[in-house]
Amino acid sequence: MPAVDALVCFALYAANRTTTQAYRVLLEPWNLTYPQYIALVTLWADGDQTVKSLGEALQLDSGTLSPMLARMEAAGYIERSRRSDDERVVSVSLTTRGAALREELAHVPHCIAAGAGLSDADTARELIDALHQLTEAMKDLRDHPDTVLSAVGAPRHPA
Amino acid sequence: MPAVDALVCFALYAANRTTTQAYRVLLEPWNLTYPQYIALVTLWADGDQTVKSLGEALQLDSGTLSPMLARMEAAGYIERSRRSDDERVVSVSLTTRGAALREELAHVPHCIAAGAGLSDADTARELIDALHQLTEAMKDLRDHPDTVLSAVGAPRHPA
DNA sequence: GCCGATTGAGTTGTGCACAACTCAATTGTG
DNA sequence: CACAATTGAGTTGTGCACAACTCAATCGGC
Repeated sequence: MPAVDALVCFALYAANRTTTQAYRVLLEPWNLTYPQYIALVTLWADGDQTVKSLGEALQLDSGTLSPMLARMEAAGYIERSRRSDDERVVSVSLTTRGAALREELAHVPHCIAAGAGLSDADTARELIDALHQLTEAMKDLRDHPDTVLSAVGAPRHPA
Repeated sequence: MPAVDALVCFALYAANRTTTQAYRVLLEPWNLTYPQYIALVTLWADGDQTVKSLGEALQLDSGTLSPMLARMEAAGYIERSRRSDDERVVSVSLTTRGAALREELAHVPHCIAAGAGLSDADTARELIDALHQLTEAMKDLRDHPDTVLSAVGAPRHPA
């Protein structure tokens, strides 16, 4: 067994990439990527978004979203427009085509759920909770590394 | 709560990125990225690798590894050399500097473990197992999408 | 030994992520 | 009102991922 297989982080890294690959196969006929798909999910469920609100939902910044939304607009799935009452804000909305994808892609979550081997909703919920907990813990470490570093007695710099 | 927060895939996606961000903070003083770090972990634990064996361990192909290993070689952490008995094979080995990092970076797994909030080794083991299981299930879906698609009664193409 | 098939690594092109930056629009304060 | 600070989106540059490709080295069957 490779050494990295004992690490939580690697299990996470590998699971994430493999899941993205499974989505790629399912979404490829629509020329959609996984990040584009979750942007659509947000638009379907919560309606029009701004780049900022979409960024908060997906935890992505404009550096990632701007070019991605441009591609989705070029594909005809969404439209972007400056808000007249605040020209800084760009409103992102579904086109008719983009809204229609909701039906066309209805099988995707079913496929993932059926394929995931998560026996029931409770098991899925438990995994989601564990991952959320880990995410929050890692945010803490990311934002306050010095606390943990000094607790472990490690230097903040290379030798 | 954003719509995507109910999805296992998004919890995975978010947790993975946040974990990578935590590693970024810890590894930044050495100009290492997380993928580079796990490559080093493999070299430290299992010794010299070929590009192929490293790819199997990390589940990455040469398209990802070749440029990454080139950067690590430029940084002085590893060396690459064609094998004389089979010129197709490139052997990847640690430089003295790269081997020394094992000590210098010994605090990293401790930081992650301390920060992760995984109360004990058993909890971590359970999460790793759940993620491995999910990974295998997603590999299956990725490689045989038609089985699941027809079970769900979904078309294989856009409308 | 010859030659088609396979293997291992690298290259090219696309799409995230993300840091660091720019810039215009807006807000807050005096 | 003036104007410094903030906000929201976009741009630039770097580094994964990954598909699709090239190419040389090796292997297998004959």
